[in-house]
Amino acid sequence: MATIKQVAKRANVSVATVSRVMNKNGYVSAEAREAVEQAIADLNYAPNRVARSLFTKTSGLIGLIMPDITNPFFPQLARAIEDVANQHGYQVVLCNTDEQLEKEQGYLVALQTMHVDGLIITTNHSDNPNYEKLDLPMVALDRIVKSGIDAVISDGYEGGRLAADTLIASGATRLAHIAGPEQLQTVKRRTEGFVDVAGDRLIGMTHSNFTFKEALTAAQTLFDAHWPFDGLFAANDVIAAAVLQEAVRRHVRVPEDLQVIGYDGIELGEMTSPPLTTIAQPIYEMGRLATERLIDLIEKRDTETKEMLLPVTLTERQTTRGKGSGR
Amino acid sequence: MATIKQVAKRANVSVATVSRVMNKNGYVSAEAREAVEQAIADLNYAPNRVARSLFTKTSGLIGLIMPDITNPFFPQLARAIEDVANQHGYQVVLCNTDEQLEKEQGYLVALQTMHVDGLIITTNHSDNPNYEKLDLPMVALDRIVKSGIDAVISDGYEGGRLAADTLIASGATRLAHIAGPEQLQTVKRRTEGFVDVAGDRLIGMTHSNFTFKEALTAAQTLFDAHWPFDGLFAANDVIAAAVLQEAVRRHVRVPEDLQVIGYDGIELGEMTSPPLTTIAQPIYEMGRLATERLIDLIEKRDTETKEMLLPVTLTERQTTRGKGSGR
DNA sequence: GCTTGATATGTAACCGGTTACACATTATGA
DNA sequence: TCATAATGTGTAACCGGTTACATATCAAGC
Repeated sequence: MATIKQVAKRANVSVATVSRVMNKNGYVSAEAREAVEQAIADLNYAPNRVARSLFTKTSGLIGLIMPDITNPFFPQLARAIEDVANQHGYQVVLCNTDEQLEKEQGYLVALQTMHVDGLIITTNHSDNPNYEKLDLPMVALDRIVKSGIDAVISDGYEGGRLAADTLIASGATRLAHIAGPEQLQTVKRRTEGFVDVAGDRLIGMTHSNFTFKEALTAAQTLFDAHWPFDGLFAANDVIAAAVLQEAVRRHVRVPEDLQVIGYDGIELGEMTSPPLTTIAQPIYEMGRLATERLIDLIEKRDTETKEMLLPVTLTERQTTRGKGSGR
Repeated sequence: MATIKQVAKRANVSVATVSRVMNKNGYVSAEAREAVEQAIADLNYAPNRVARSLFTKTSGLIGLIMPDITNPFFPQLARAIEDVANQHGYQVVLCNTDEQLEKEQGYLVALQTMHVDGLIITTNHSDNPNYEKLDLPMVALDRIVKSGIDAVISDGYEGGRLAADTLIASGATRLAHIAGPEQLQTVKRRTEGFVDVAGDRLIGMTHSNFTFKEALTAAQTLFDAHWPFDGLFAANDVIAAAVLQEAVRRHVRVPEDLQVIGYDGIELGEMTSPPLTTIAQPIYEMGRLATERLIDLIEKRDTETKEMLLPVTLTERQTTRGKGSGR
């Protein structure tokens, strides 16, 4: 790797001049510029970002803190984030915390000592005090933070309502629900919206985390305790997929006997049999927005937004019967 | 953030001494060590990794180059890689190339200028000349590279054979296959193994890439052109899921009328209805191995392995009928 | 008592950039 | 014509670590 000194020597100028043409600032004569550009081309020079970092105290790195990239909701988010970051010349450092505070703490010091320029936090654990004292640009994604940290989330409450409305509109009268982990604010709202609209049509409910295995157990519990019901809303698509599988096993026909709606809009929903009707969050969009917001923060373009609540939409596939069909 | 100078001043020693206690090398008296440790604790000092990088020319960063984290095969790999990296004090930088050479090239210079210590390449595109002239420790994962680059792959050929054996053993006589993208060596081998064992029992075959949408089209094509068949091997689990969905739509019963086997062993296979029988690669293990190998390379512990071929196993779920059942 | 090696510590150069500052030189305008 | 501003370029300090080297002390060995 060539250094700036070598370039300077070859172009017969000082390192300052080379730096000036690289960064397009300061005065540089046409001849000098040309000589430098030639030398850069000849030597295939690319400035050492570590050296630059040391002086400028910026690294071009964004830390991405998520619970587990293996959870199918996160890859799309990660992809969106990485895309936007890359478009703006940033790289992203991936961190899986498993929601463990110590791991999170470890990543935080690592990221800080390597001078990441900002953080995107998709950890759902509420109120980690680590963040607030961090003094780094950051935005929370699919997560709510108490203090004044920017957040991008989807409208879970409306999503829950929409799920109930949809089920009811297509004839469901006995509703069931599998809620997500209780400590997740954003997920709780889905349940609240659903419950509010369902009213006393809600005849059964249980909880599950977001692993397929546990969701399957929850589905079984629900069927055992509350069957029959004709409309079910799951707190996310993984849980919905588990319900679908359990329904097949019990020879419950979907959507004829039971309509199912998930939440998230991940690709998994297209792959189930039948394909899953779901409340879709604009996942990629959320990642994009969060990252653009973060980069604005990093580069001090202070748009004053504080919390972005994105609308969800109904993606109607084949686990619901469509409006009016049941009336 | 405190600097080494501040620590030195507070401990009444020179920066060299502080550096010595941080790195546990050179001679340091017990008193000096204690004073320094106290100062470090007082100031909450953590060394600036950028500064250290500049001198040592190591960054503690590993570049992870993959086609698309959104493809459900990759998150588990990424997770394994990140886990192992983290255990050894490395961070990982995520890059999605979409198999585009220019994007790849862009990432490569970015990663190089930030002095990543090594690369893990899961891009399936063969023979990118960019890598060979790179002079960085690297290992290919699920990918075969011509030159002397280490590789970790699973035994696709045996996997293909195993799929055929399994299908035949449980009574299938008319076999079909959906192969993956032609340019992927590792995927091609699956087809070769399957074809070799199937012999003239193979009555129909088509191709697809790894998107669900295209897989669905391929499945339709296959059904239209070659139905009936009673055993199908798909080049990966996403394609198998598409086949399952298409089978449901055509009222083909799985596994009674048609047995299906996928390849990969991703979690998706548990979530389909019925759950998918598949040839499982040890995905996490592959990621772990590749990363450990890379770190050995980086830290100059030269274990001479060159290509690691991992065995695959049959994960029998409910899209096959089990041995002997069809006889 | 003197040599020698182990122990202990500080000074300063170095890594490869950026930029403040000094010092030209060349317009520009009154 | 001369003051002033705009333009062009180099030197050296600086970012925060690491480490070669110089120097000093002390104990062991003869």
